[in-house]
Amino acid sequence: MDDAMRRKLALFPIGIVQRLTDLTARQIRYYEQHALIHPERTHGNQRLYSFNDVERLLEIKSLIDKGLNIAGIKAMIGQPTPEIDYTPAMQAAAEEVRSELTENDLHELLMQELSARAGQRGNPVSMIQGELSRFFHGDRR
DNA sequence: GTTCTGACA
DNA sequence: TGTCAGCA
Repeated sequence: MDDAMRRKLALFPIGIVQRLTDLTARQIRYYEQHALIHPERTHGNQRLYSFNDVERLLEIKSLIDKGLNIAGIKAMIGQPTPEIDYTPAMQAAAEEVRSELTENDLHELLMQELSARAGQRGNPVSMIQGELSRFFHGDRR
């Protein structure tokens, strides 16, 4: 599978995303209510986020810090957000990854993500590194 | 133990 | 937004 596909795989429960973005579960769910993100759901109705979702949340976070409200964010990045074109193959791939996702594997995945998108568009690597640093070191929670 | 929805200071 | 309840 290609990189674009890999970034769409629903892999992380809200707890992981919480640490990855430094946002509270409350905020993450709130942004979903306002259609800023659309995570997948497990059979048990639990949310599963993809790398794309995490990136989007980081963008949302930066805009919130700049003082924008939900409406302002929608105007900026809040496209209709169609997506959801999961193929059976992708779902299988996602389940495969999740079943063997350990903290270290996650670290590797994130590092790949980091280098894969180094210096790309409006997502300064420096910012992402800050998030990763927070995740893999002390001040969690 | 973790996540989910609904509700309220 | 935080937090607590009552489930799954």
